[in-house]
Amino acid sequence: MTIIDTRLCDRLGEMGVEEDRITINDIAAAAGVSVASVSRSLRDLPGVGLETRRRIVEIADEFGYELHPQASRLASGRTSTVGLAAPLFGTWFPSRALGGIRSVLAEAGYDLLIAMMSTPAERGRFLREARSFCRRVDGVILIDTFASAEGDSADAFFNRPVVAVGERLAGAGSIAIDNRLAARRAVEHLIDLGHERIGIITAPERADLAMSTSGLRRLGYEDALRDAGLSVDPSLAAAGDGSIASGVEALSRLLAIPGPPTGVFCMSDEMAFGALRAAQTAGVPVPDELSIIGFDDHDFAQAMGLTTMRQSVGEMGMTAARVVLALIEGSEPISEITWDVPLVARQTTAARV
Amino acid sequence: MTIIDTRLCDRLGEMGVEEDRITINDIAAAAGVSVASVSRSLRDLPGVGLETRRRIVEIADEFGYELHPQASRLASGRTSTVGLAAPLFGTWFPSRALGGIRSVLAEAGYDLLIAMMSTPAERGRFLREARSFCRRVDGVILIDTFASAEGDSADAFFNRPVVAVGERLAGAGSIAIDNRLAARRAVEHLIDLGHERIGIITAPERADLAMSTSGLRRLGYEDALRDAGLSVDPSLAAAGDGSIASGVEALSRLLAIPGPPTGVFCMSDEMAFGALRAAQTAGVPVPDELSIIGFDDHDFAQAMGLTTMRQSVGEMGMTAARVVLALIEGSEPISEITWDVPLVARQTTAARV
DNA sequence: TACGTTAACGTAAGCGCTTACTCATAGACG
DNA sequence: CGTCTATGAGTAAGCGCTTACGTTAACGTA
Repeated sequence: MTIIDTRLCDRLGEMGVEEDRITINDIAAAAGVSVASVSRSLRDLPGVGLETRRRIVEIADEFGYELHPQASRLASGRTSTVGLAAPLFGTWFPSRALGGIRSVLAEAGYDLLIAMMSTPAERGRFLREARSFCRRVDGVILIDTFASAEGDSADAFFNRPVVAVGERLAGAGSIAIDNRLAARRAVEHLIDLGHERIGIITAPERADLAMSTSGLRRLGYEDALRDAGLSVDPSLAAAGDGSIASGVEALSRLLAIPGPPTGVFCMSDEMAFGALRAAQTAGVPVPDELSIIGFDDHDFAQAMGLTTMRQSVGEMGMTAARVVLALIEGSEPISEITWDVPLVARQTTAARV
Repeated sequence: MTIIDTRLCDRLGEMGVEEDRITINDIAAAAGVSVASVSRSLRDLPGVGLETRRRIVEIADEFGYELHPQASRLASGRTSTVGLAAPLFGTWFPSRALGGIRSVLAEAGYDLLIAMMSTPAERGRFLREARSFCRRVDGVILIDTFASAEGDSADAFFNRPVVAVGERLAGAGSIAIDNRLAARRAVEHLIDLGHERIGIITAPERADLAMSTSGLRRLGYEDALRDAGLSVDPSLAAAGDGSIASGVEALSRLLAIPGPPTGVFCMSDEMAFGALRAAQTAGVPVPDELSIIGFDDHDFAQAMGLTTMRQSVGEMGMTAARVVLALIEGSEPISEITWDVPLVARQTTAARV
């Protein structure tokens, strides 16, 4: 048959070896052992003597041989792949997390399969195709999917272990921060600086305050005020949508009210960037007349001199990856890992004059 | 064994059907045809009669059956996966491109495998493991890998079709912009506004100007000046590294020279953001006394009111994905697709007073 | 010495598809 | 009408691994 001839030809042609065509059988033959031993040796499984194993590994190296991933996957039923579902990859949070996740998985020899859900349409599609997604994957990491908010649970993932970062999901592990506490610390920072009229620029909240990131941050803001004996003045709250533009607008509104705030807590750095810009436009010097504190420690925060609360997203991603891997290997489910959110004081906050 | 019992339990529990266990054989049996016909029907291959095909598809739908990807991959030798190699995913350009790529691939039923090369160490690792990467993939997309700069060629990818976005690589297709022309247009915009002392904030260049993005942009800057009869004054060039911080610093230097520029072209928006900040700090009003134009149309550019040259990275990614897919299906190699880079005039440039 | 253990290996049956090849059947054509 | 060609469909041999199970030999232990 032609095919066989071609193969033969290739083999002979390229120094006698067409690497792509080497199989576990060839290695077994070369080492004078069975394919089972090769398979076990190459995967560090027990059941092979020390000397035999050494020889097998050596020969495989020599041939530049690696197990064929597709074949392994079919035969073992494992995919050696972790799925990542997140809304928007042009966006800071998931992109950063992706970096951390990717590096841990690479280390462990796992592939990463990405599902994006930027638009509602894509989100619907994802849910529809969840089964197909899960089939390709041994475990799932969720970022900002709001899955919980819609009453989904980890059951939707067809028995694959699930870990959510930045959100909670019934039946899934979660890597999160204490949003309420972190927000409270941010506001306390302003209070410590002597501010008494402290505004807040909010991100969209869900009905159930205690379940959403922004809801919790708002509660933390109120906690801090109340503890300091300050009143919670609704006119000091301006709603944004998370974007820079909305931050511009929100701060403009706050500056326009009678008795404007001297300090503002923004639920995200991006909105804080907008606020900074609005302050500049309005001729209000920061931090001299207005202190602004953000939340995230976005890549740009340092360059912008923004005081903020640092979310170590990359590390959270790494942890999430380690946790799914552990779950895949069969370790006990974790419920929640809470990450610390330190204050990073820079140049946008100062003592009230 | 417990495991089996559990499974059995599941089966019985969930309406008698554990979907995961359905194979092509079951569908074939249910439809009263051979597995070959099912396989062909489900993949829209010829060789099945209209009526038969309809029935098969209907039954598969009913069972919620889909071909087992791992098995298909092993049997066909195709991976239905495209590889993406890029340096940094926390970063604007690749993240944006990723979005476009991902959406096109999803549409085509392809998976995406990501390789990151943020650090030199990771880059080395990638090259070392290139063979392993390529085995998992039918085609490769390269972003900002500088592969070409190091004398690599598409040969390094083991016969998989390769397309590079934003760079050129021997033997690979490429989706790019005309950096020289775009830079020239940016500077012409400043010239049209009456500026004569026009500075430039550069990104790191390679030895061979004509081969690197920044080199080409610098040439475009010089083209524009010369064409307008303006001299190229080296003291008006400040080197940055692409970061906001370096933009701050670079503009500060330019403002400090005798006869500072009234217009500045920044090779990237991020550096332009830094420049904006530096101008503000220095008390130089933009655009009244200083015009700044960037390059990229970064997500933040609009909110910051930055005039810039728009790179449609998402669309370039989509195109790259379409091109690899076409190459995978066997279409003729393309050499290069050049993307338009329109000027987006916003509020950081104005006529010289 | 006989028997039970344990560890090292080998055997071979899959895993769930794809596809080359074979076989009917049915027009088309002279 | 017989022959040729096209088309629909089926058969079965893989694809390159994994792993349950079987075998063998070595080593106690009673």
